[in-house]
Amino acid sequence: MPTSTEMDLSNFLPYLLNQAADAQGAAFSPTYKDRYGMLQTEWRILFHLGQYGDLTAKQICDRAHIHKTKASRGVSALEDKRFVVREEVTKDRRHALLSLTAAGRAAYDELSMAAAQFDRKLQERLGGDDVQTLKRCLRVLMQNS
Amino acid sequence: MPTSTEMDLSNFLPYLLNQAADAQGAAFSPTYKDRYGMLQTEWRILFHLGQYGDLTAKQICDRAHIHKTKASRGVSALEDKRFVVREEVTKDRRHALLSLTAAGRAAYDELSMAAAQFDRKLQERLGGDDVQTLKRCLRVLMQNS
DNA sequence: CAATATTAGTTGGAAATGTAACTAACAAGG
DNA sequence: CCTTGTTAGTTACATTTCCAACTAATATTG
Repeated sequence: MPTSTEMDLSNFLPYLLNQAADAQGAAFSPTYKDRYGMLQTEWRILFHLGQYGDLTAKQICDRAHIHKTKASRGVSALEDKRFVVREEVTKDRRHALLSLTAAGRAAYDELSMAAAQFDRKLQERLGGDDVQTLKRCLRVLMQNS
Repeated sequence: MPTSTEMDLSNFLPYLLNQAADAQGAAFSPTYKDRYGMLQTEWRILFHLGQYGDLTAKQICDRAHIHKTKASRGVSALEDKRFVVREEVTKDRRHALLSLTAAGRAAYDELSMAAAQFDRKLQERLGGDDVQTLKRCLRVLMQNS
């Protein structure tokens, strides 16, 4: 029985966030895992490329807060799956633009449809007003301290 | 440029949840990591024991949705740190009640204070009304599908 | 234009996690 | 009781992640 000055775990925001993120992540991950054998990082890279067009690995890292080693391995995995190719940019040979192959585009299309559907169901469950508030809060929280 | 039927990644709830949870987790984790060298699972077990009294590993797993292997390792680590002891329950020798040592209790007290302070700051940042809505939504989402 | 610094990305080894198989204790049905 | 099933927890191995050091290319500065 926690006293009033103590923390209540079931009210601790980082804990709630983590539990909710885990639960929803687990609910959605079969979508990309079962069909394409992708890990979360690969799915995220694919999604960024599908949505924002060709990007360098660095740009994806910055946008998605993925560490460069994780991104490097994710890109390699997507190359192995023939979903992504690197184009040398003559201007600066350090970084290469990544772009989707036809197969990668097809996977993106399918997965983004599934994601949209998943999201719609969540919105129904929570109700429109709450979803707006929720997303606004999450955007604040992901900006971090 | 996503069309209206496509998903917008920056609006995809599992993505937002994950980013927010990561950011806040990263902001809080130094609290238990730097002082006590604990991992998240250890901190969570400690917190459960501190808050709800003696529990078996199974009870903690069920409450916190921690897998039993992760919990097993977390408990061992807490025993190594002399924060937790196992008491044999004569009735059923399969499970053992876990309880905090004096040192474990002290660590819990300090960390729960820090957590409460961390949470208060977040609540200030978000505003009381939004926090209520946010927590309500998160509780729904962690119940999963 | 040589020396140094910075940047993009990769690689190797350690730590952590997940999955499956395992042990030990108890429960239940015949 | 004695087989079979279930439960709590551990261990082993494969996969994934994290950290630190590294390479290669470009930028900067004296």
